[in-house]
Amino acid sequence: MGRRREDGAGHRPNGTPSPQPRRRPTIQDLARAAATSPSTASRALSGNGYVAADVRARVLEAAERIGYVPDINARTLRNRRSRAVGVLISDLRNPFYANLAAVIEQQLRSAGYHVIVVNNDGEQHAEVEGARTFLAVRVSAAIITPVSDRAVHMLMDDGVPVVQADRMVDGLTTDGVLVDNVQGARRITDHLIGLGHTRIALLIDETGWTTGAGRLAGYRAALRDAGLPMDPGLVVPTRFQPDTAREAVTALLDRRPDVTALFAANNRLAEGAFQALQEGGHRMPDDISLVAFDDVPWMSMVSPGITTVDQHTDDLGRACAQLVVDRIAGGAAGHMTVRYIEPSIVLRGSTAPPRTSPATSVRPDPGPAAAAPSA
Amino acid sequence: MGRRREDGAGHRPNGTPSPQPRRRPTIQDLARAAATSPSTASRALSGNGYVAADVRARVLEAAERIGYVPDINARTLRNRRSRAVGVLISDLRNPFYANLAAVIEQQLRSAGYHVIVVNNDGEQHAEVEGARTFLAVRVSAAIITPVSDRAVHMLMDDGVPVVQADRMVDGLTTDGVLVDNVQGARRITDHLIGLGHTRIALLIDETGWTTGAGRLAGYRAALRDAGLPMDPGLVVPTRFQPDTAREAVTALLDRRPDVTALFAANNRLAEGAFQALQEGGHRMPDDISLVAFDDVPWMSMVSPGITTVDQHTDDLGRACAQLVVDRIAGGAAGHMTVRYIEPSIVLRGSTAPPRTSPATSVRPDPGPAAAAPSA
DNA sequence: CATCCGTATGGAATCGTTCCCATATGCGTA
DNA sequence: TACGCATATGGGAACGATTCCATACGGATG
Repeated sequence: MGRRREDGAGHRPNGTPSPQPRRRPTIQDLARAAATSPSTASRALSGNGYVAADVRARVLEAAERIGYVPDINARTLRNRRSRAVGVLISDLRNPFYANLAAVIEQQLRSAGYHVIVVNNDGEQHAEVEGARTFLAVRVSAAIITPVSDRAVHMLMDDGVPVVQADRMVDGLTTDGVLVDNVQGARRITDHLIGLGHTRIALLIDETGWTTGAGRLAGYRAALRDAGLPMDPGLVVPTRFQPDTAREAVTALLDRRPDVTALFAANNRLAEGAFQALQEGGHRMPDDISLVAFDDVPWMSMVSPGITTVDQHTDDLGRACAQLVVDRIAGGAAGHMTVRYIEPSIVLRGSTAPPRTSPATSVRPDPGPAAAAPSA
Repeated sequence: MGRRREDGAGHRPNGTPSPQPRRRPTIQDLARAAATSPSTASRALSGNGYVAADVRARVLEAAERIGYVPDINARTLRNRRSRAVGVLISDLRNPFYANLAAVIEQQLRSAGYHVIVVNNDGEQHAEVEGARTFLAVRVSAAIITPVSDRAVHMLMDDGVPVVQADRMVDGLTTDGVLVDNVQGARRITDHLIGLGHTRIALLIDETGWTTGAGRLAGYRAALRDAGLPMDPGLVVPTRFQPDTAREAVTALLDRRPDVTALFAANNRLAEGAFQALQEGGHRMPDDISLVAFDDVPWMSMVSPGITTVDQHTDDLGRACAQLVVDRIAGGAAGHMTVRYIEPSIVLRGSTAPPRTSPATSVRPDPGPAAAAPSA
C-alpha cells in the first residue's frame, strides 16, 4: 500500500513554494498508464458497463501506481449530484449536538458519503446561508436541526431530500427523526409525582419547536393524570443560556419556596439550574429534587448525579443517517417517514421524596441517607 | 428578500416524486435573463474585469429573481481549487475537539469558506481516508489534529497547505498551532508543589505526541526545579478511555497510598480519575488533590471544582483559522509558522495542601496515616 | 491623423469525469 | 448466409463556471 507517486518530488515543506504544484494525474493519465482509453478506465473504476478482467486489473494497478484520485468536483459536475451530505446543526459546542454530529459523520462516512458541517447557531440567517452552500455543492441530501422553514424549503424546491433531526418545523413534509418528548417528559414527571412531589416547576426556554412543546405537553399530561393542579406560576420561561436559566431558578425559588422539584427542559437549562441550586445552598435531593431532559456527561459526574431523560443520541444520529441513505437510494419515492426514538429515564441521586412528605407531615430531613447515589 | 423562483412549482413534499427535478438555473440562464452573455454575467458576479454599472445591476437583479446559485463544483473544476477547508479532527465527542471544530467552522464560515469535517478517531486509516477525501474535493487547505505523518504528507505532496492543530508530528514542516504544554504542566505542577505536595502522580496516556511529551516534560521540570525526586512509579501510564484511567488510578492508590496529589494529563483521564477518587472514598482536596490538563465544562460543575489548565480552545481554533486563511492568501510563500497558545491555570476546590503539611519539618514517611479515609 | 489606452463585451477553450453511442468481434441460431 | 445478442472498447459530447482573447469604441496624446 501507499506506493509513492512516480513523479513525486518528495515532501515539500509548506514554506517552500514549488514552481508548479505538480499537476494531479487525471483519468487521461490513468488511461495512458494503463494503455487504454479514459472511457474504459472510468468503467473499470466504477464497475459500470463492460470491462475485460485483465484490462480492469491493469487499470486498478495503474491507479495505485500513479496515485490517481478522482476529482469529485468533475464527477459531481457531470452527475449533477455529489456524494456529500449537508449537516446543519444548531451548536457544536452543545454536547448533544456534537454527539449527534459525530454519530452522523461516522455513519455516513462508512456509507461512502462525506459530510459538510454548518453551524446555524439557532439563527435563521446562518441557516439559509447553510442551505445555499448545500445547494451550491449539490449535496445528495441534508440533515437539519431546523430553525425555520426557509432553509428546508430552499432545499426541497431543488429536490434535495431533507431529514429534520431532533425537532420538526410545522408544515414541512420531510422525513424526520424525533425523540418522543411527550413520553419522556411525562415519565420523568411521573417519577417525581411518584416520589410524592406535587409542586413541580418546569424550566423551559421555548415551546415553539416540537421539542419544547412536547416536553411541556408531557409535563402537563403527567400532572393532569395525577390529578394535580396546573399552576401556571410553576412554568418558568427563560432564555437558552445557562446564565439566564440560573437567574430564573434563583428568582423562582425566592418567589416560590414551596417548590419541591424542578424539571429542566434541556441540558443547558439544567446546567443553570444546577448552579443556581448549589449557589443558593439548596441541597439536592433533600431540599429540592432536580431532573433534566437530555443526559449529558457532566450529569453523571456531579454529586448527586442528575436524574435525566436519556435521548439516546446515538440512535437518533444513526436513524438520521439511515433515513438519508435510504432516501438517496430510493429517490423521492415512498412516503415521508418520521421515526421516533423512545427515550429512557436514568435515575440518579438528584431525586428523592420531598422533605415534607404528603404521607406524614412530621417526617424530618432524611439527611445523608437519601443522598447516596446509585452504585 | 427571498423572492420565489419564477418557475417555482411551490413546495413539494419529500415523498412526492417530481417528474423531473426542475433544472437549476445556470449562468447561461442568468445571462439570458439579464440580456447579456455568460462572460459578462460572471464578471458582474465576481467583480473581476470590466462591467458597466447598469449591466452589473441588471445581472444582480436577475440572479436574485431567478434564484441563481453558482455551482461550486463547476467553479472548482475550472479553478482547480475550492473554497472548502478540510478539518480532520480526533473525536467530536470529546468536548475539547468539538469546541475546536465549532470555533474553526465559525471563523472560516465568516471568511467565506465552508468546512468538511472528518473524524479520524485516532486511527491512521481514517486519517488517510480523510486526506484522500480532501484531495478529491480539492480543498484549499486542511486543519488536522494529526495521528501520523501519512495524511499530512499526502496533502503536502499535492500542494495543499496544512495546519497541524493541538499537536505536531515529528519531522513535518507545516504551520501549526500548539498549546504550550510544557509551561502549562509545569505551572500546575508548581501549584501543587507550592501547596506542599511532594508525591505527585501523573496519569498519562501517551508521550509520543507533542501533547503528552510536553506535559510529561513540564511535570518533570517542575519536580526537578523544586528539588523533588523523580519517582518513576508515580508516572502512571494508561489508555485513553476514562474507564481504563479509573482502574489505573484505583490501582495506583492501592499501591501507593502515600500519593497526595494526582495530575491527569487530559480531560478524559481526569474523568476517570475523578470517578476513581469518588468511588474509592477519597475526598478532594482533603485526602488527595486532583488537577487536570484541559478545562472542560464538567470540571466547574462538580464539587469540588477541578483545578485545571485552561488551553484557551477558542484562541487555538481562531489561530488555526487565521493561519489557514493567511496561507491560502499568501500561497506557499513565507516560512512555516508555529503559534503557541499560552495556557492559564484555573484554581478551583480540588487542590489544597496535603493533609500532613510539610510545615512540620520532621519528614517521616507518613505512610498509612495518609491512607486512612475518615469518612 | 495615427496611436494608444481604458472601458466594455461576447466567443470559445478549458477544467476532469461520465456516459451515450458507434463500432467491432465472436458465437449461437433461424 | 444472415441475423441477433453479449461482450468489449474508444470517440466525443456534455456538465457549468471562468478566463483568455479578439473585437470595438471613445477620448487623449504624439
